[in-house]
Amino acid sequence: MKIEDAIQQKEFKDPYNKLVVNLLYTHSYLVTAQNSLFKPHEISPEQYNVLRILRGQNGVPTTVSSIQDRMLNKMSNASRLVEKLKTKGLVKRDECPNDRRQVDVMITEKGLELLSVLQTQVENGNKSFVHLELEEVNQLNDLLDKMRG
Amino acid sequence: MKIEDAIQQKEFKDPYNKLVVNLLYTHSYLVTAQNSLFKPHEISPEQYNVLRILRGQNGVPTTVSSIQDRMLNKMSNASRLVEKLKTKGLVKRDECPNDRRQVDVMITEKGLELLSVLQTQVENGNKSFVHLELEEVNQLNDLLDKMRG
DNA sequence: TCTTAATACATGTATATACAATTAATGTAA
DNA sequence: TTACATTAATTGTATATACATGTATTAAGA
Repeated sequence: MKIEDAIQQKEFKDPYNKLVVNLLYTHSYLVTAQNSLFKPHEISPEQYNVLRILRGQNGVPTTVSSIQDRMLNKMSNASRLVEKLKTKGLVKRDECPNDRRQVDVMITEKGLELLSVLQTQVENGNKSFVHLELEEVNQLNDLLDKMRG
Repeated sequence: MKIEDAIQQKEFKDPYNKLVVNLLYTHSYLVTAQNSLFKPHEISPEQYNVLRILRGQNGVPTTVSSIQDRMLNKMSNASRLVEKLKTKGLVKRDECPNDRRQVDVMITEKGLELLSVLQTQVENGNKSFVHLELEEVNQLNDLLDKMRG
């Protein structure tokens, strides 16, 4: 479905402005689809992202600011996400001995278990949301990278 | 900058999963850039979007659900956005005489004035955020349309 | 007509974002 | 060492999203 039909707007200033709207709309499409995967596990996409980052550490503790740097949305609030995850017992948080301003964040066994269950579903889901051939997916990835300059 | 470097993740399950992450990240890039345009006018991108939809009506009143249908994010809450815009005097809202469940929403003169000031800035801004040639922009638009299926 | 379903909108709650401000710890220079 | 700046994290406020629920009005069927 063309973006013109999806939002009932016939004309755009130019293809550049149409692209911005198209990206915003496609993002909404994706997030809505993804939410249906996360809903049953009572975890948000952002919290899932934090867990994935922590697992990537292979047991090495990470600080909050390091998590923040690696999140998809740089401005999101890693501190509060970590707090939520701790309440659920999915991560633990300790004062960092070297620098008492920092905290060491680590994923727990429970967190790892949830992650392994979720991961397969998310990966299969993501693939099914994208109605493109492999060649087109690669093209799209390249164009997005270039677009950001 | 490639998405792998941007979020410090070397590998992805497959190009499809990489694309999902790339879209989420690119969306964040865009929204952050756009916010800087809206900030000085004390209006949110969503509120701007509602004003644009109302202006497109050329003076014909619109219902809340009709606005909702045409928003970029279908699930956003048009009712509360209209309320915010009314507080600012940018729209007016009257009971619909035909069907008292509905409300007629219209953009005001003040709303039209703000919109005309903003529009040029947003259009120029959008163009400057997209570091692509015209040909590539068209390609990207087509791929996004096809991706959603 | 009476009852029930559907519609349009508003409201409530939890979560997330954007940005500013605060607090505590550390680093640096006079 | 003191004074000041920087850093890491948390907290506060306003806005938006996602989803469920509530309320009033209209439509539809027995």
